[in-house]
Amino acid sequence: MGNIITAKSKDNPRSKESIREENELIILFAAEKVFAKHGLKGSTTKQIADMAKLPKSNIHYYFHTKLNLYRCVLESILVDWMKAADTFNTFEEPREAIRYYVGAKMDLSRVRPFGSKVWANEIISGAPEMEIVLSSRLKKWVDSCVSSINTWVKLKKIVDVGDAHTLLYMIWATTQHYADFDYQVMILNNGKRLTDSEFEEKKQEVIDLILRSVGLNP
Amino acid sequence: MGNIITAKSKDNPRSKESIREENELIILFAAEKVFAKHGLKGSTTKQIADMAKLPKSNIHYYFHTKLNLYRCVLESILVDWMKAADTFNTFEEPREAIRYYVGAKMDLSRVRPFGSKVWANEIISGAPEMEIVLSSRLKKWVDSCVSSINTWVKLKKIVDVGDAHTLLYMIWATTQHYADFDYQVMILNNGKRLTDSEFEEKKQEVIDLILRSVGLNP
DNA sequence: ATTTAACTTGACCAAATGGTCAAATATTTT
DNA sequence: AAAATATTTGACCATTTGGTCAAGTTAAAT
Repeated sequence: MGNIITAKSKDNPRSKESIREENELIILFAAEKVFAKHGLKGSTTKQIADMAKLPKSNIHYYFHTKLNLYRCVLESILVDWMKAADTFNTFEEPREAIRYYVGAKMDLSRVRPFGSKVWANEIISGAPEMEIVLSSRLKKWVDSCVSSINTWVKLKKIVDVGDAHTLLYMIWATTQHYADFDYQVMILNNGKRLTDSEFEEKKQEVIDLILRSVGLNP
Repeated sequence: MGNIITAKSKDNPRSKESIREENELIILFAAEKVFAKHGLKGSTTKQIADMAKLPKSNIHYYFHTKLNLYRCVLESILVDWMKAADTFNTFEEPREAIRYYVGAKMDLSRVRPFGSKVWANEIISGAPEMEIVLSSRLKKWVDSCVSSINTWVKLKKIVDVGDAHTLLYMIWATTQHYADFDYQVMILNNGKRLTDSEFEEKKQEVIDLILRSVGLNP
């Protein structure tokens, strides 16, 4: 019977670099899950350590403080979020831009619900750690997005929606609802989590609702 | 110079009943604010006590435990929430039902944002305290609501939206966004909180978007 | 007027928590 | 091989926290 520890530590020693890389990822993922459920103040480093199956000291070795780990989690989510945001400006026509952006946001809610929840918690509690990101990077993206929408209105490609922010908020809120409130969605789906194919249906329904809301025929 | 304490405790003694009533309300309101910002685990009874301007022991005297106080806050929010829900079934025609329900939800987000945040936190963290309420009272209301929508679809009063839940979620998510994410809304409104008249504009825009999304001309 | 019941509050406590540290182990460099 | 560097981990600690308690104050009942 071979010894697992030997196999890991002698026969196949991991490089220091890969150890750090791998452990940081394990901890980030565990932290995302715990922070999603309990928020920054409600989460304990012990919980995160247990989730990551590492001793608590190890968490502090890699990320120093809980707050720093929390910030790293938020940053890592922002990367994915910004990727989805880019899809909005990839298309000229509102029908395609909206279709792909809403689809991308729905996919993110499905694939990375914990990340969405951490962000939601952060914003709900007044964005104490992300204020700068919101008022700089996000603000800039939103401004460009708003001007796209206004152009579509001027060109009569969509109906006049008033303040373009309102449309944007509806898109964010509706798509993120499937991540942030997944528990409620499950309960109202007779206690069963949405299957992949059910989710694809809902995604299409959301896209159609939003297209119609700006006067486009899906 | 009159003595304030005397004025309160001698000249105008409050009855025991009114003392309890008043203090419970003060504490509930303070707790709602604190829980909204920090969640159940992240909030401390000291914070709530300070917010209520009462000694910590007093909080425990009236509500025994933090968890019990939290449950009371959730219950008190549910009352308002259910009142708004009733408006949906007050109207026969989809245009009026949607208009008034969405309006009522927007008003609630404006008037009681902390309550909405506490609920959001509760659902995000898996509804550990409200699971029964969700799967009984809320489920029942949603079922009746879904069948109303399905009837409208059958009578060709609105377009076929697929699963009626999707429409409902869009309404909830969009209206509650203005409470739960008010901080983000403020930052993207150039750092200024929406004025009352601005908010009325947004409310109308949301109503119009949702009416169009089901094929109704606002 | 006096007893009883309700409210108030500072002092206190056991448990939990974020974080430190030093000793042990593993890998890399020279 | 040995020195230097990086990782692992249990023991430990100061602080915070939910909750208790008993002594005091105020209102209600007799």
